[in-house]
Amino acid sequence: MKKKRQAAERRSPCPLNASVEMLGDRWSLLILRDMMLRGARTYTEFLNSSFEKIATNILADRLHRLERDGIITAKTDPTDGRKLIYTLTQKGMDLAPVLTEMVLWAAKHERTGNQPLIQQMRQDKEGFIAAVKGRLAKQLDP
Amino acid sequence: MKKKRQAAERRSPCPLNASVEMLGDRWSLLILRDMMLRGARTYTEFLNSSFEKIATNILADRLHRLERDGIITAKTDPTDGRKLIYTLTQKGMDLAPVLTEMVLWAAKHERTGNQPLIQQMRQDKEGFIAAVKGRLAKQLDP
DNA sequence: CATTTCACTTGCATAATGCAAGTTAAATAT
DNA sequence: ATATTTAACTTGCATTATGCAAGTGAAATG
Repeated sequence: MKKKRQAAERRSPCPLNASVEMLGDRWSLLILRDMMLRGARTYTEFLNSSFEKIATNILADRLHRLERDGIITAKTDPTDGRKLIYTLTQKGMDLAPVLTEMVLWAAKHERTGNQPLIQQMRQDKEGFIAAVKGRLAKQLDP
Repeated sequence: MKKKRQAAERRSPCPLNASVEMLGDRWSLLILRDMMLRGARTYTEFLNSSFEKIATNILADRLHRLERDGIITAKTDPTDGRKLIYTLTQKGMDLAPVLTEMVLWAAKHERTGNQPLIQQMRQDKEGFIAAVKGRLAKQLDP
Protein backbone atom coordinates (compact mmCIF):
# COMPACT_ATOMS: atom_id res chain seq x y z
CA MET A 1 0.00 0.00 0.00
CA LYS A 2 1.35 3.39 -1.02
CA LYS A 3 0.86 6.47 1.05
CA LYS A 4 -2.26 8.43 0.24
CA ARG A 5 -1.69 12.13 -0.05
CA GLN A 6 -3.58 15.27 -0.90
CA ALA A 7 -7.13 14.23 0.00
CA ALA A 8 -7.19 17.56 1.81
CA GLU A 9 -6.43 19.71 -1.21
CA ARG A 10 -9.34 18.25 -3.15
CA ARG A 11 -12.38 20.30 -3.95
CA SER A 12 -14.56 17.77 -2.17
CA PRO A 13 -14.22 14.36 -0.49
CA CYS A 14 -16.40 12.70 -3.15
CA PRO A 15 -14.65 9.76 -4.81
CA LEU A 16 -15.91 10.76 -8.22
CA ASN A 17 -14.42 14.18 -7.71
CA ALA A 18 -11.07 12.57 -6.89
CA SER A 19 -11.21 10.62 -10.14
CA VAL A 20 -12.13 13.73 -12.08
CA GLU A 21 -9.32 15.74 -10.54
CA MET A 22 -6.80 13.08 -11.55
CA LEU A 23 -8.23 12.04 -14.93
CA GLY A 24 -10.69 14.72 -15.99
CA ASP A 25 -8.86 16.36 -18.84
CA ARG A 26 -8.34 15.89 -22.53
CA TRP A 27 -5.25 13.70 -22.46
CA SER A 28 -4.61 11.61 -19.34
CA LEU A 29 -6.96 8.78 -20.27
CA LEU A 30 -5.66 8.68 -23.84
CA ILE A 31 -2.13 8.25 -22.54
CA LEU A 32 -3.31 5.39 -20.34
CA ARG A 33 -5.11 3.84 -23.31
CA ASP A 34 -1.85 3.88 -25.26
CA MET A 35 -0.12 2.14 -22.39
CA MET A 36 -2.84 -0.46 -21.86
CA LEU A 37 -3.80 -1.27 -25.42
CA ARG A 38 -0.90 -0.24 -27.59
CA GLY A 39 2.05 -1.02 -25.38
CA ALA A 40 3.45 2.52 -25.40
CA ARG A 41 6.11 2.95 -22.75
CA THR A 42 8.34 5.90 -23.68
CA TYR A 43 7.89 9.57 -24.46
CA THR A 44 8.34 9.22 -28.22
CA GLU A 45 6.12 6.16 -28.30
CA PHE A 46 3.37 8.24 -26.74
CA LEU A 47 3.94 10.99 -29.26
CA ASN A 48 3.73 8.58 -32.18
CA SER A 49 1.31 5.89 -31.03
CA SER A 50 -1.73 8.09 -30.85
CA PHE A 51 -3.89 9.51 -33.59
CA GLU A 52 -4.66 12.56 -31.53
CA LYS A 53 -1.29 14.32 -31.64
CA ILE A 54 -0.64 15.62 -28.16
CA ALA A 55 1.69 18.61 -27.80
CA THR A 56 5.10 17.81 -26.33
CA ASN A 57 4.80 20.11 -23.33
CA ILE A 58 1.37 18.73 -22.47
CA LEU A 59 2.64 15.18 -22.72
CA ALA A 60 5.52 15.94 -20.38
CA ASP A 61 3.15 17.61 -17.95
CA ARG A 62 0.65 14.74 -17.98
CA LEU A 63 3.32 12.10 -17.49
CA HIS A 64 4.58 13.99 -14.44
CA ARG A 65 1.08 14.36 -13.05
CA LEU A 66 0.26 10.70 -13.57
CA GLU A 67 3.50 9.83 -11.83
CA ARG A 68 2.78 12.22 -8.97
CA ASP A 69 -0.65 10.62 -8.57
CA GLY A 70 0.84 7.15 -8.38
CA ILE A 71 -0.75 5.93 -11.61
CA ILE A 72 2.50 5.37 -13.48
CA THR A 73 6.18 5.19 -12.56
CA ALA A 74 9.26 6.09 -14.58
CA LYS A 75 12.69 4.53 -14.64
CA THR A 76 15.53 4.92 -17.08
CA ASP A 77 16.03 2.18 -19.61
CA PRO A 78 19.07 0.12 -18.54
CA THR A 79 20.00 -0.43 -22.19
CA ASP A 80 19.65 3.22 -23.23
CA GLY A 81 20.28 5.98 -20.73
CA ARG A 82 18.31 8.55 -22.68
CA LYS A 83 15.05 6.65 -22.48
CA LEU A 84 12.61 6.72 -19.62
CA ILE A 85 10.36 3.71 -19.43
CA TYR A 86 6.96 4.45 -18.02
CA THR A 87 5.03 1.65 -16.39
CA LEU A 88 1.54 1.42 -14.96
CA THR A 89 1.30 0.85 -11.24
CA GLN A 90 -1.39 -1.36 -9.75
CA LYS A 91 -3.43 1.79 -9.32
CA GLY A 92 -2.98 2.50 -13.00
CA MET A 93 -3.88 -1.01 -14.08
CA ASP A 94 -7.00 -0.79 -11.93
CA LEU A 95 -8.25 1.83 -14.38
CA ALA A 96 -8.85 -0.88 -16.99
CA PRO A 97 -12.54 -1.21 -16.04
CA VAL A 98 -13.02 2.55 -16.26
CA LEU A 99 -11.47 2.70 -19.73
CA THR A 100 -13.49 -0.32 -20.81
CA GLU A 101 -16.79 1.17 -19.74
CA MET A 102 -15.98 4.45 -21.43
CA VAL A 103 -15.14 2.65 -24.67
CA LEU A 104 -18.31 0.57 -24.52
CA TRP A 105 -20.43 3.61 -23.83
CA ALA A 106 -19.05 5.62 -26.73
CA ALA A 107 -19.22 2.62 -29.04
CA LYS A 108 -22.89 2.20 -28.21
CA HIS A 109 -23.86 5.82 -28.71
CA GLU A 110 -21.42 7.28 -31.20
CA ARG A 111 -20.04 6.34 -34.56
CA THR A 112 -16.55 5.16 -33.69
CA GLY A 113 -13.77 3.02 -35.08
CA ASN A 114 -11.92 -0.04 -33.78
CA GLN A 115 -14.85 -2.43 -33.98
CA PRO A 116 -12.77 -5.59 -33.32
CA LEU A 117 -11.75 -4.21 -29.94
CA ILE A 118 -15.34 -3.40 -29.12
CA GLN A 119 -16.57 -6.85 -30.12
CA GLN A 120 -14.00 -8.35 -27.86
CA MET A 121 -15.05 -6.16 -24.94
CA ARG A 122 -18.73 -6.88 -25.49
CA GLN A 123 -18.31 -10.61 -25.76
CA ASP A 124 -16.36 -10.97 -22.55
CA LYS A 125 -15.81 -7.79 -20.60
CA GLU A 126 -14.28 -9.43 -17.54
CA GLY A 127 -12.06 -11.59 -19.70
CA PHE A 128 -10.89 -8.59 -21.65
CA ILE A 129 -9.97 -6.66 -18.51
CA ALA A 130 -8.20 -9.71 -17.09
CA ALA A 131 -6.22 -10.11 -20.31
CA VAL A 132 -5.12 -6.46 -20.26
CA LYS A 133 -4.08 -6.71 -16.63
CA GLY A 134 -2.30 -9.98 -17.31
CA ARG A 135 -0.26 -8.48 -20.10
CA LEU A 136 0.61 -5.44 -18.04
CA ALA A 137 1.43 -7.39 -14.90
CA LYS A 138 4.56 -8.74 -16.55
CA GLN A 139 5.99 -5.26 -16.71
CA LEU A 140 4.57 -4.17 -13.36
CA ASP A 141 6.54 -1.66 -11.35
CA PRO A 142 5.44 -1.80 -7.71
CA MET B 1 -32.21 5.64 -32.07
CA LYS B 2 -31.14 9.25 -32.30
CA LYS B 3 -29.09 10.61 -35.13
CA LYS B 4 -25.35 10.45 -34.59
CA ARG B 5 -23.55 13.64 -35.48
CA GLN B 6 -20.07 15.05 -35.41
CA ALA B 7 -17.99 11.89 -35.58
CA ALA B 8 -16.11 13.75 -38.30
CA GLU B 9 -15.08 16.69 -36.14
CA ARG B 10 -13.45 14.41 -33.59
CA ARG B 11 -9.72 14.34 -33.12
CA SER B 12 -9.72 10.62 -33.84
CA PRO B 13 -12.23 7.81 -34.42
CA CYS B 14 -11.23 6.05 -31.19
CA PRO B 15 -14.22 5.44 -28.91
CA LEU B 16 -12.26 6.44 -25.84
CA ASN B 17 -11.43 9.71 -27.51
CA ALA B 18 -15.12 10.30 -28.16
CA SER B 19 -15.86 9.76 -24.47
CA VAL B 20 -13.04 12.07 -23.47
CA GLU B 21 -14.21 14.79 -25.83
CA MET B 22 -17.69 14.67 -24.33
CA LEU B 23 -16.84 14.06 -20.68
CA GLY B 24 -13.17 14.86 -20.19
CA ASP B 25 -13.34 18.03 -18.18
CA ARG B 26 -13.64 19.10 -14.60
CA TRP B 27 -17.42 19.33 -14.33
CA SER B 28 -19.49 17.24 -16.72
CA LEU B 29 -19.26 14.02 -14.76
CA LEU B 30 -19.98 15.79 -11.48
CA ILE B 31 -23.17 17.23 -12.96
CA LEU B 32 -24.18 13.74 -14.07
CA ARG B 33 -23.40 12.41 -10.60
CA ASP B 34 -25.75 15.00 -9.11
CA MET B 35 -28.47 13.90 -11.49
CA MET B 36 -27.95 10.18 -10.91
CA LEU B 37 -27.32 10.08 -7.20
CA ARG B 38 -28.75 13.25 -5.75
CA GLY B 39 -31.76 13.79 -7.93
CA ALA B 40 -30.73 17.24 -9.11
CA ARG B 41 -32.87 18.39 -12.02
CA THR B 42 -32.74 22.18 -12.26
CA TYR B 43 -30.09 24.84 -12.56
CA THR B 44 -30.27 25.97 -8.93
CA GLU B 45 -30.35 22.38 -7.72
CA PHE B 46 -27.08 21.80 -9.54
CA LEU B 47 -25.61 24.93 -8.01
CA ASN B 48 -26.60 23.89 -4.52
CA SER B 49 -26.43 20.10 -4.54
CA SER B 50 -22.72 19.84 -5.04
CA PHE B 51 -19.88 20.40 -2.65
CA GLU B 52 -17.64 21.57 -5.43
CA LYS B 53 -19.23 24.94 -6.21
CA ILE B 54 -19.31 25.25 -9.95
CA ALA B 55 -19.40 28.76 -11.43
CA THR B 56 -22.71 29.79 -12.95
CA ASN B 57 -21.38 30.41 -16.45
CA ILE B 58 -19.59 27.06 -16.50
CA LEU B 59 -22.73 25.29 -15.33
CA ALA B 60 -24.77 26.89 -18.10
CA ASP B 61 -22.13 25.95 -20.65
CA ARG B 62 -21.87 22.33 -19.50
CA LEU B 63 -25.64 21.86 -19.47
CA HIS B 64 -25.80 23.09 -23.05
CA ARG B 65 -22.95 20.84 -24.11
CA LEU B 66 -24.48 17.79 -22.43
CA GLU B 67 -27.74 18.60 -24.15
CA ARG B 68 -26.02 19.05 -27.52
CA ASP B 69 -24.32 15.67 -27.05
CA GLY B 70 -27.64 13.97 -26.33
CA ILE B 71 -26.77 13.09 -22.75
CA ILE B 72 -29.48 15.21 -21.16
CA THR B 73 -32.60 17.01 -22.35
CA ALA B 74 -34.27 20.14 -21.05
CA LYS B 75 -37.93 21.08 -20.89
CA THR B 76 -39.68 23.83 -19.00
CA ASP B 77 -41.47 22.86 -15.82
CA PRO B 78 -45.23 22.85 -16.55
CA THR B 79 -45.93 24.11 -13.02
CA ASP B 80 -43.34 26.92 -13.09
CA GLY B 81 -42.42 28.56 -16.36
CA ARG B 82 -39.09 29.86 -15.09
CA LYS B 83 -37.69 26.43 -14.35
CA LEU B 84 -36.02 24.15 -16.83
CA ILE B 85 -36.09 20.50 -15.86
CA TYR B 86 -33.09 18.57 -17.05
CA THR B 87 -33.44 14.84 -17.55
CA LEU B 88 -30.97 12.14 -18.47
CA THR B 89 -31.52 10.47 -21.82
CA GLN B 90 -30.90 6.76 -22.28
CA LYS B 91 -27.42 7.71 -23.42
CA GLY B 92 -26.97 9.63 -20.19
CA MET B 93 -28.27 6.81 -18.03
CA ASP B 94 -25.89 4.45 -19.79
CA LEU B 95 -23.07 6.35 -18.12
CA ALA B 96 -23.98 4.78 -14.78
CA PRO B 97 -21.35 2.01 -15.20
CA VAL B 98 -18.67 4.57 -16.06
CA LEU B 99 -19.44 6.65 -12.98
CA THR B 100 -19.57 3.53 -10.83
CA GLU B 101 -16.16 2.29 -11.96
CA MET B 102 -14.64 5.72 -11.42
CA VAL B 103 -16.06 5.88 -7.91
CA LEU B 104 -14.83 2.38 -7.07
CA TRP B 105 -11.38 3.13 -8.43
CA ALA B 106 -10.96 6.32 -6.43
CA ALA B 107 -12.39 4.70 -3.32
CA LYS B 108 -9.83 1.92 -3.59
CA HIS B 109 -6.83 4.14 -4.10
CA GLU B 110 -7.61 7.45 -2.42
CA ARG B 111 -8.92 8.59 0.90
CA THR B 112 -12.48 9.58 0.06
CA GLY B 113 -15.83 10.11 1.73
CA ASN B 114 -19.27 8.59 1.21
CA GLN B 115 -18.40 5.11 2.43
CA PRO B 116 -22.01 3.85 2.54
CA LEU B 117 -22.33 4.47 -1.20
CA ILE B 118 -19.09 2.64 -1.85
CA GLN B 119 -20.11 -0.33 0.26
CA GLN B 120 -23.29 -0.58 -1.70
CA MET B 121 -21.43 -0.47 -5.02
CA ARG B 122 -18.92 -3.08 -3.89
CA GLN B 123 -21.48 -5.50 -2.55
CA ASP B 124 -23.57 -5.53 -5.70
CA LYS B 125 -22.29 -3.44 -8.55
CA GLU B 126 -24.80 -4.66 -11.12
CA GLY B 127 -27.63 -4.26 -8.67
CA PHE B 128 -26.53 -0.76 -7.83
CA ILE B 129 -26.43 0.28 -11.47
CA ALA B 130 -29.81 -1.32 -12.10
CA ALA B 131 -31.27 0.55 -9.14
CA VAL B 132 -29.96 3.89 -10.39
CA LYS B 133 -31.29 3.25 -13.87
CA GLY B 134 -34.60 2.12 -12.43
CA ARG B 135 -35.01 5.29 -10.44
CA LEU B 136 -34.09 7.46 -13.40
CA ALA B 137 -36.24 5.56 -15.90
CA LYS B 138 -39.36 6.96 -14.24
CA GLN B 139 -38.38 10.45 -15.30
CA LEU B 140 -36.96 9.41 -18.66
CA ASP B 141 -37.19 11.85 -21.52
CA PRO B 142 -36.76 10.00 -24.81
C1' DC C 1 -47.73 46.53 -8.36
C1' DA C 2 -43.22 45.43 -5.83
C1' DT C 3 -40.25 42.02 -4.70
C1' DT C 4 -38.22 37.65 -5.15
C1' DT C 5 -36.78 33.66 -7.67
C1' DC C 6 -34.85 31.41 -11.58
C1' DA C 7 -31.86 30.78 -15.28
C1' DC C 8 -28.91 32.57 -17.14
C1' DT C 9 -25.09 36.66 -19.38
C1' DT C 10 -21.38 39.76 -19.31
C1' DG C 11 -16.85 41.63 -18.22
C1' DC C 12 -12.70 40.80 -16.83
C1' DA C 13 -8.71 38.26 -14.51
C1' DT C 14 -6.24 34.00 -14.25
C1' DA C 15 -5.05 29.37 -15.67
C1' DA C 16 -4.73 25.70 -19.11
C1' DT C 17 -3.76 24.31 -23.75
C1' DG C 18 -1.44 24.42 -28.18
C1' DC C 19 2.26 25.39 -31.49
C1' DA C 20 6.96 26.13 -32.97
C1' DA C 21 11.47 26.37 -31.82
C1' DG C 22 15.27 25.55 -28.73
C1' DT C 23 18.04 22.77 -25.19
C1' DT C 24 20.71 18.96 -22.98
C1' DA C 25 22.47 14.52 -22.36
C1' DA C 26 23.21 10.04 -24.25
C1' DA C 27 23.88 7.08 -28.21
C1' DT C 28 25.43 6.14 -32.81
C1' DA C 29 28.03 7.09 -37.08
C1' DT C 30 32.23 8.64 -39.28
C1' DA D 1 37.67 11.54 -31.29
C1' DT D 2 34.43 14.27 -33.31
C1' DA D 3 29.99 14.91 -35.59
C1' DT D 4 25.44 13.78 -36.04
C1' DT D 5 21.30 11.90 -34.48
C1' DT D 6 17.93 10.64 -31.02
C1' DA D 7 15.28 11.08 -26.75
C1' DA D 8 13.13 13.74 -23.55
C1' DC D 9 12.08 17.45 -22.52
C1' DT D 10 11.79 23.41 -22.00
C1' DT D 11 10.66 27.92 -23.35
C1' DG D 12 8.09 31.72 -25.43
C1' DC D 13 4.14 33.19 -26.94
C1' DA D 14 -0.71 33.03 -28.81
C1' DT D 15 -5.21 31.12 -28.06
C1' DT D 16 -8.76 29.07 -25.36
C1' DA D 17 -10.92 27.66 -21.07
C1' DT D 18 -12.03 28.49 -16.38
C1' DG D 19 -13.37 31.29 -12.45
C1' DC D 20 -15.39 35.21 -9.95
C1' DA D 21 -18.54 39.04 -9.25
C1' DA D 22 -22.05 41.54 -10.85
C1' DG D 23 -25.92 42.30 -13.86
C1' DT D 24 -30.25 41.04 -16.73
C1' DG D 25 -35.00 39.67 -18.06
C1' DA D 26 -38.90 36.86 -17.60
C1' DA D 27 -41.98 34.46 -14.53
C1' DA D 28 -43.85 33.76 -9.96
C1' DT D 29 -45.09 35.35 -5.40
C1' DG D 30 -46.50 38.64 -1.72
